[in-house]
Parts: sequence; structure tokens; C-alpha cells
Amino acid sequence: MSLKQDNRFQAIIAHAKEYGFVFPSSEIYDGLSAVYDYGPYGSELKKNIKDYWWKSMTQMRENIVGIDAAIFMHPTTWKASGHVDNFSDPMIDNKDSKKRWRVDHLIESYANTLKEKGGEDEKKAEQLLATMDALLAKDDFVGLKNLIEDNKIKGPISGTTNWTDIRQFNLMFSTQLGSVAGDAETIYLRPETAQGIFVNFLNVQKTSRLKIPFGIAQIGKAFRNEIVARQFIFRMREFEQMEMQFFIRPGTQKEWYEYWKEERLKWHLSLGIPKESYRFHNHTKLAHYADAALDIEYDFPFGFKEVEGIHSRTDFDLSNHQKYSNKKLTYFDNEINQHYIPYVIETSIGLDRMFLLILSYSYDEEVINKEDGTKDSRVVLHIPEIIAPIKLAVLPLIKKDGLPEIARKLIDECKPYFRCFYEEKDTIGKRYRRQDAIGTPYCVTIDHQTKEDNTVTLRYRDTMVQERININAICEKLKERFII
RNA sequence: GCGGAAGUAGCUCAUCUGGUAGAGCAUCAGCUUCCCAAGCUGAGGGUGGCGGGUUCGAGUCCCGUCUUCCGCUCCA
Repeated sequence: MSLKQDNRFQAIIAHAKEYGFVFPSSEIYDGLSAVYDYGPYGSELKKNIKDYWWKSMTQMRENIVGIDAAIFMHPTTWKASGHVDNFSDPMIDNKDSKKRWRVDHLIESYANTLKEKGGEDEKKAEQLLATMDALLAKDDFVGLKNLIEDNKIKGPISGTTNWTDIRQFNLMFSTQLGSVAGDAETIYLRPETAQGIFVNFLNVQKTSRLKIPFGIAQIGKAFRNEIVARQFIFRMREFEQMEMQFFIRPGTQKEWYEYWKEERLKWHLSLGIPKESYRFHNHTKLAHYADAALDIEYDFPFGFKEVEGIHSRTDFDLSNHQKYSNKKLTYFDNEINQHYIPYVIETSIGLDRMFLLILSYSYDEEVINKEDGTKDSRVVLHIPEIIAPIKLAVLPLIKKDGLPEIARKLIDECKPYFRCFYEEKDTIGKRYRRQDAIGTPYCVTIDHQTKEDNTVTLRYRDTMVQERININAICEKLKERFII
């Protein structure tokens, strides 16, 4: 990361706090690590991003419907999804290299080196793995550590056997359901929203009378106990996902995967963000549920990073839920006269990451050449106007002579359609700058001439160009532009 | 989680080797009546991240802790 990019990221974080977009959570108590709150303009922007996504995925498509599932789910859900088995791994740290390893990976790689030697060592390796599996099944961490020490397994980096104790890291947050301590059942805060869709698959399909291919969309919070959560709102422990699971006939997953890959990129580009800022990253190492997966990456100030994932999830989730629940989760396809468990293509975008993407894209420190030859500067957020927190600021040039009254009247006319802002304090230039800093795309200034001929100045955020137009045309002209 | 750095007003920072905390900007009120920040007057705002220790006395020295940033690690 270059110094310049680093500074830019710091500036964006500071700007987000100063102008009421994002605050550290519980800040008066020193904050809570990797948890953030959205302020007045932030919550407005976040809501607009949600609406923009929701409309494009549901309202604009006949075959996708939405749901809003609970964060708490039956504990067996997470056994079926693979989260319990795959994401609660015992880990061990090498004190010299300061590197952390998954215990099973460490022992397996040692066993592999033994196997390559052949002969006696090959047998020893198999025995080692068998012992390891037995210990893992019992969660016997002391036994596992002894196993590592007895075999003198070395850290691949340091080459030493100076190990910490083995500790369990679980990605899922747990809590107790039921107020009576003894009867309480451990349940988890969902680590992804997808499972709420899968367990409701038949409910939704039947009540909405949907035919494959169809999709179910959902926006909601998910929780992951990341070992290291950092980079502002990019990786948080509590975050919000916008995802859609698209149910298809088995065997058609390749074409639908390609379809959604392109559709989702189009959505990003529709906000006016340049194509060069995006790239696809194909996964070579696939997750336990996927047969193909890619990330849509954005060029953040700290490099290209994932903002959205497209995953071909096969029938992994529905099959497993069928297995664990003993409920049939098949679909009858009239066209081919067959029952089957549908395959799934998932599109999953991090709402908070999208928010950060918009800030990163929008934030700009401009130098302006003034008419008198001197230089000036401004900080401006070029937020795509359709998702801007405030759409229009109405500013009386001075706060008397009846100008405020005219301004209020214009706001009353516009506010049913889009968010407006009124301000009469400070010089007009200063007020323009404040609106630039929160990304307001349009400002209208009421002056004395307004009283004579009903015209006002309409000022554009990005170009700073001003034009004189009739006050009665403002609302009509703008409201069309802000329909999400 | 490990290592490094930092934490003083909303923001940016100052306070020489320990001696009762200061500026600019911002905010608010008033004046000015202005079409692209930085005009005038006044006001509010800090138990120096938090806790403990050393000292007659700690923002300043020591320990702990929390948070943030950087590097490593993790990221279905």
C-alpha cells in the first residue's frame, strides 16, 4: 500500500466520522473492536443502497421474491450447512515464527512427508493420522498437543517445536435460548443469511407458486467471530448481507453461473462506477459447498478486495437439510416430469462493503482554480445521485426579505418525493461546501430575483455549474431522477 | 492472536528536562446581506483513553488495560 493510498483511506475514515456517516460503536466506552454504527447520513446512504439492490433483484424481476428470516435458527441448521464441522477448528501457534496453524493441517502435512519416504515411515504416517482422527473426535486438545510434541513436528517456518497450547476457534457466536439456565439450549447467531432461504425453500416456492428457475432474495445481518477484524467497516463481526439464491434445474448451473456473474457486474456499473475499478477473481480452492465460485473485486484504497461473491452451491445445502430434517425438499418439474433437489446459484454482496465501496469511489479532494487566479480546494463525495443521502439543499441567499419562506415552500413541495435539506447559516459558498462534503447532488439558491421572476439558481455538485431555472420546474425536474 | 506505533477540546496539534492545559479550525448566538470555504463580536466545550503505582506534586516517569493504525496471521 503506498503512502498516498494509505492517507486516502485514513481521510475517508475520518470524513465518514466527521460528517455523520460511520461512528465506532459504543465510542464513549472506548468503542468495541471491529463494530461500527451508522450515523444520520450513513444510515440514509445504507438504506438507499439496500433499496437500490432490492428493487433491481425483486421488483424488476418476476421470478425473484424476498423474505426476511430470523437471525436465530434451529441449531441443526448449522450442522447441515457444514458450519459446525468446518469452522470450529483447533489451532496452534508456533511461538518462534508467530505463525498459527490448523492442528489437522499441521499433522497431515507432517504425515505426508513421512509417506513420501515410504517403508516403515508410511505405516507410521497412517497410524499417526488414525490417532489424530480419534483425538479430534474427542476434542482431546492435550492429547493432540502431546501427539505433536511426541512426533517432534516442527513449525514449517521456524523449524522449531516451540508450540503454544491448542485452542479452539469458533467462527459462530453462540447464546442461550430459554431463560431457565438448566434447560437452555445453545443456539448460534447466523454466520450467513443463506440458510434462512434454504430452510424456507418449500414454503416460499409453494406460497408464491414459483416455477424453476426462480430466486429468493434477502437482506439481513450475519455474525462472524473473526480472529482479526479490521480495515474499518470492510471486515466486521456484525455485518449485513444482501443475497439471492437462485434455484435451477441440475445440470444448468454453468449457464446460470455465467448469467448472474454478468448481471451482477451490470448492477455495479449501473451506478456509474467505472469498469476498470472491478475485476473477477475465480476461486481455485473451493468452499465445501461449491462447484464454482468467484469474487467480484473492487479496487479499494487498500487494493482489490472482494465486495460480492457468486457461488455455484450445487444441491449441497438443500440435500443436507433434507438429510438432517427428514423432510423432502424436492421440486417437481412439469416440463421434464421429474422430481429433483434444485441446484443453486448464489449472489451474495456485503452491504457494508458496498457502502465502503461507494465512499471510496466518491471521496475526492479537489483543487479549484478561482476566477481571481487564486486556488481553492474542496472535499466532495461524488455519490451516485440515486443513492445520495440528501438529494437537494435549498438555501436562501440571505435569511430575511421573505427568502426563507420561499425556500420552505419549495422544500414542502419536494419532500414527499426525496430528501431535502434547509440551511440559512453562513455564506452561500460555505453552505455549498458542506453539501459537497455529504454528497448532495443539487443545491437551489433563492435570491431577490426569485421574488421578481420566480427563478432560482440550481447548482450541480460535480461540475459546480449553476443555471437559472424557474422555481416551479425544480420538483418536476428532479423527482424523476430519484426513483430507485 | 503475535510484533511495532499512537491515544491531550468535534478536528489538527502545542505544552523545554514532572510544578494547577493552550492555539487554529469547527460548533452555537449576534452583527454583516454576501452566488462557491477561511469578515466582525461574544459564548460553550478538556477530572490529558481508563485503572493503578512512584512523587510534596504526573498529560509528562513506571506497570496494567482498552481502543485505533501498520506488518504478519485468518477470511467458508
